[in-house]
Amino acid sequence: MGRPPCCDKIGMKKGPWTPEEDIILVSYIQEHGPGNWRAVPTNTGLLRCSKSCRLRWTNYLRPGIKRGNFTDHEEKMIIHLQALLGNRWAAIASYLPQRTDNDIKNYWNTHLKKKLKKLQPGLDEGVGNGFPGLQQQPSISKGQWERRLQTDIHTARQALCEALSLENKSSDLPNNSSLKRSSSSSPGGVQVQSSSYVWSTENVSRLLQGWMRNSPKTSRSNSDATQNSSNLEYSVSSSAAGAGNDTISPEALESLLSFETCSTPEMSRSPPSSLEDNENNLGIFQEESKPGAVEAAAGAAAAQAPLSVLEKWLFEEGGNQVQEEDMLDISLDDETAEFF
DNA sequence: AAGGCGACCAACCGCCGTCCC
DNA sequence: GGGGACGGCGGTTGGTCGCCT
Repeated sequence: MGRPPCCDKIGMKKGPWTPEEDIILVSYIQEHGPGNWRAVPTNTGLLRCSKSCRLRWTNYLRPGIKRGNFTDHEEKMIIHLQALLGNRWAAIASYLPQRTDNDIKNYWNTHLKKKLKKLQPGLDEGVGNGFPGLQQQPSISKGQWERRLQTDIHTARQALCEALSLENKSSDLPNNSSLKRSSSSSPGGVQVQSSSYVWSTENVSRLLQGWMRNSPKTSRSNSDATQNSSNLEYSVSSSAAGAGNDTISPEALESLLSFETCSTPEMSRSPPSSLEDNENNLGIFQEESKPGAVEAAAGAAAAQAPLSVLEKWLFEEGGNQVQEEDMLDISLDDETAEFF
């Protein structure tokens, strides 16, 4: 508390990351695994603070990140989860494994906020406050509040189930079984699938593309390149083509970004696998990057409720397994105590 | 053609929670 | 138990781009 910002150190570089820095960071993490960010600047020689390194990794370089356009399903998910959890972007992002919290936050602020404002001009106050309306009328009576909460819960649940049922097949939402958080991922047993290569290669390809272009527009160009690629089955060859063939071969890229040999404590910690990856087998990085995010959400979010209850409630088919009374109890017992 | 303006997004800032000594 | 170190998170900022006039 009151600790001076880590970036105040003299000589620390700020601003956009260069491709060179990206490669250094990626190489280091490949070798040592993510975590121990404090040591990253010293060990790599990067003139960046540890926070900056971590952010760069989690928001940009980490394999498995999907960039570019949000799908309708993702959009719906964000809207509903935002309604449920408020601006807890990390928690929301944990339900959209391929998106970073920063991405979601940006998308919300730039797109969805306006969209919702347009659609519901009167509700914009509630947006961003978790359960809409709760903070609009702090002085409502407990009885009123309970009924309102009940209604809100019901509405949100319905909406979420609706959204989920729309795209069940292509959903990247964790399914029921994964949400049960059965702690099935055994420590050390996490396998990095080949698709991790793909995504890793994509990331490096992206930065190499920016590098090769050697233009001040690196950031935007990278972003564009990624947007294009994000909707494709990204291939090593395409990456290589984009990066040019006189620099790093696809094999080298793969080698550079291969995390198969990573076995740091951080990575083998294997937190409960809520995000058992369903499409891209990216679980290891998601887990690494957002350990306990959902737990954090459950803890900090509205209900302070046991997550399993929340998740059941949210994602059980039909949403009937968990009694509404249970939710209400939880909410009233834990969340709302402060209101009264 | 050029200036204004809004959109977008990467990165920074500051606070908080947890861990460890 | 106290305090510092560290990681994580959410809010905000600043740079760049594209569209419009």
